[in-house]
Amino acid sequence: MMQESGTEATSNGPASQNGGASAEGGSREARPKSATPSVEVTAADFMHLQQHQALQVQQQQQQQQQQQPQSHQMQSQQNTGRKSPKASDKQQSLQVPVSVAMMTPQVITPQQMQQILQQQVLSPQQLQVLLQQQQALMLQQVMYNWHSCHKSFCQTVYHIFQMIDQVSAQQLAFQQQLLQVQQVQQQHLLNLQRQGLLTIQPGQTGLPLHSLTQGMIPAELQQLWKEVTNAHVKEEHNSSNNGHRGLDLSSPAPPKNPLLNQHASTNGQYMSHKREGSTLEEPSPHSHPLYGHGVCKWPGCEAVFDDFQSFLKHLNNEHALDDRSTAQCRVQMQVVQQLELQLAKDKERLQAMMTHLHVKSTEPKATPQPLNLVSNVTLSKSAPEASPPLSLPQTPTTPTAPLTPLSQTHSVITANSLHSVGPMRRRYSEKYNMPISPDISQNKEFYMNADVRPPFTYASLIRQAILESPEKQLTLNEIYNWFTRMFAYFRRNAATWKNAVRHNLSLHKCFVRVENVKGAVWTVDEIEFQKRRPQKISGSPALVKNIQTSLGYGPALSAAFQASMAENNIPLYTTASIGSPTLNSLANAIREEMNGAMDHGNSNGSDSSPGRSPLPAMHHISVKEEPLDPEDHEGPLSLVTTANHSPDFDHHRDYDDDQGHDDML
DNA sequence: TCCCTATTAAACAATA
DNA sequence: GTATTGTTTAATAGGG
Repeated sequence: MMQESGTEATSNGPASQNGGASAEGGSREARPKSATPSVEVTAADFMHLQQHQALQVQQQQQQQQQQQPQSHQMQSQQNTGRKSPKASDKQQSLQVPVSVAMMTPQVITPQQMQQILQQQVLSPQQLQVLLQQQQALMLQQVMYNWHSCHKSFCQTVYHIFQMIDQVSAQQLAFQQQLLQVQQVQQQHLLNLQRQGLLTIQPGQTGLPLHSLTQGMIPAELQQLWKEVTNAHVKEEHNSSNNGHRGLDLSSPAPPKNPLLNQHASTNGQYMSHKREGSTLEEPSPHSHPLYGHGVCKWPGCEAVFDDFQSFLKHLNNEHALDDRSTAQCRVQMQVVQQLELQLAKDKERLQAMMTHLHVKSTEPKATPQPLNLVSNVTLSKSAPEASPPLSLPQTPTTPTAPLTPLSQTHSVITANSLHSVGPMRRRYSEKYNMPISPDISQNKEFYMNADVRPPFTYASLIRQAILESPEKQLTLNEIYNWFTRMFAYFRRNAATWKNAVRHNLSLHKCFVRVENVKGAVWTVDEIEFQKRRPQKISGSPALVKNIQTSLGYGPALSAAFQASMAENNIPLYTTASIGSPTLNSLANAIREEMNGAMDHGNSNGSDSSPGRSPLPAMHHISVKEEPLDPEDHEGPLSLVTTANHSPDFDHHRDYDDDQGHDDML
């Protein structure tokens, strides 16, 4: 991962960069292993062409005489840079051809360049051809370098994508990984950039760019490169002078690069920077985004300082406004842009996943299911008469709209709900008296495919399974099958949860074992189930009221209650309940829906007085939270539904029974 | 802190 | 004898 040798070559000049052309038979000394081979090819190729064609450029010789080396580090770069047809334009307007010096590779030594220039045989056209050939070769090498670096980067990114696909809730971890990738990519790009500084001639900026654009945005990168080469070049540079597209200096810097422009305007006054980017904040007198823990955070620097002033001095000296710093800055900008783009894409991806899960779960049942529930006898037969919320079809006009106000409150899978993996001592369906049917219905597909533990108690799930069955009774094995069919979570650790199911069946009185000819089946005693429901929500009236509202039953229960019933339950009465043997279970389900709300309404002393209750049959439930002695329950109050269940057993009978039950309180 | 409930594990018995 | 089903007890933990 470390590619530091390339950076070291920056200060070593052409000697270190030109070497190593073993493959091409070049005479340069060996370069570091990690150094780009493009230097070797370029130097050798150039020298080869020199020997055969006696390359001469009279114009460039004149330019060479005018240019003055800015530093030892830049000297050779400038020499080679003059080989670019555009160099003449640069040197006329600037003492320091920044872009040329920045990107000029140490292909040949000054002495070699001198020889080339002295020969002056070739015409500018020939030189142009020669340069193009060299560009092609260098392009290959740069592409090779980029491929090697890009491959590593892509592997890392691919790994992150896998993580995202697995669990969208791990977005935080993904972001952490992304930061790591950012570092890796930054190193890669920085190294490439540095290599480009040493190996790419200014006239070749166009071609190497294309090699760098793999995995990037070509237009932006092209513009980036032009801006890098243009960092310190005044706007008076005219593209008509050089005629080279890669160094078209006529185009002003795009406004989306404020940092660079700020660099040009402030000329290295970092402390006065007012970074317009959101990622960079204005440094305080004793804090600097590039200074942390006594270390300079400039990419690739990591110089240690005892005090802030020393850092500032270092910053202004070592990272002043020059081509190198500009190039690094531009690369950093590109890195950030790429990461932001990638992050945006992944965020969109995550959102689409979440949306998809929600939409899918709320689609009508006609939607194809991963698990062929159509063939499932239980669901298909119980569709019109099973537990109401689960069987209610969605209105075609609002396929994604939550089924009921109740379902709006808790049925949508969210990122938080993804955290419900693992043991949950308190299921929210129990805690808040929420019915599980809407949740299971709306998130059925999610539960069926995601290995997420449903936030319901075993008792609730068992009851749901039984109520979904057409006979409202299931054998133990059928309950098992329902668990595994409906929840991916229960497709593993069978011994554990099956034991828990058996335990719950035996433990809770609400589950009644009924012997029949085929063996034993389990049914639900709804009264017992309601009795065992948890305690009311306590706390501030505001909280309770809020929960009521969220449940869809506002304080004005009379209206909201009726509306809710009209929206949700009346169709059930009209389609399946009349004369249905499962009518009592329907009433049970409705009562379950209403129970919590009514309890809440009474608990906080709201205006839901018994007399105002729009459904007296439900009212008794609201006071069933009082401790009851099951033994005092006269008669078989169990709302067990069997095939022989009387059609006359409707919710009125439930009410009568429960009313008597209330009277005992 | 106490109590209730849920979960998990385990032992045991009855039955197919 | 084995697997399944059903019952019971105990430990643990969350939450009121």
